[in-house]
Amino acid sequence: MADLFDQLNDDNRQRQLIAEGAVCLPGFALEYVPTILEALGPIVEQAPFRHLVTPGGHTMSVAMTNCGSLGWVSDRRGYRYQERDPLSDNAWPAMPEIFLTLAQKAASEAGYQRFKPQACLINQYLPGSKMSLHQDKDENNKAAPIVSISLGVSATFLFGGLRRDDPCQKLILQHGDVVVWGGASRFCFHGVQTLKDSEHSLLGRRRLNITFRQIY
DNA sequence: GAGTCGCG
DNA sequence: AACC
Repeated sequence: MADLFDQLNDDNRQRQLIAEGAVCLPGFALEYVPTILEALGPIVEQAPFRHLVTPGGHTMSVAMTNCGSLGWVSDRRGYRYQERDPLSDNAWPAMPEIFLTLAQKAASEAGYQRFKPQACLINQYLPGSKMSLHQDKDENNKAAPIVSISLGVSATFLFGGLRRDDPCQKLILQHGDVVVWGGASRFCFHGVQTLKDSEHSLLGRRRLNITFRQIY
C-alpha cells in the first residue's frame, strides 16, 4: 500500500519552479542513468573520489572528482578551477558525450539555451555526508546556469536566497532528478542535509551528484 | 576585517 | 573559531 502510494506520488511529481530562474525537473535524467553509470566507471578509475580540504583546513565529508576540461578543487590556498587533477597531475578525464547532451538538454528545458558546460563535478555522498550552505562563485561566467543531477539515495536539498540568513526551501531530490538554477537565482545559497543511511537498489547506500558549470 | 562548499 |  505504501509502495503504491509512493509510486503514484512519483508519477505525479511535476516540474517545479523553485525561485526565479530555478527549476526542479523530476526524473529528467532517468532514461540516461544506465549510460551515465557506465561512463562513470572509467572516470573514477582515472580520477578517484577524494576528500578535499577547505581553505579553513577542514576536510569535506563529500568525496569529489571531476571530468571535463576544468575541474573544481579546494585546498588550503582556496577554491578554483584547474585543468589538471592535483592527485595525478593529468588532465581530468574527458566529459562523456552523454553528460554534455543531458546537461544541455536540461538547461534548455529550464530556459538556458546557450549553456556550454566545461566543468563536471561529481560528488559522492555516503551516510553522514553533507554540504553546508554556500554559493557557487568560482565561475568566471556569471550568466551561465548550474545543472545538477541526483542519483541514488534521496537527499534533502536546501535552496535559500542571496543572503546566507535568507530562509531555505527544502526539496527532496530523488534518483534521476535534475535541478537547474541561473539568472536571478544563480548565486542563491544552497546545500545538502546530512545523508541518511538508506539503500538504493542501483547505487547502494550512496548518493551521487553530478553538476555542470560553464566557467568562461 | 570579512567571509566561510567547515565545525561546535 | 581559526585561518585567510
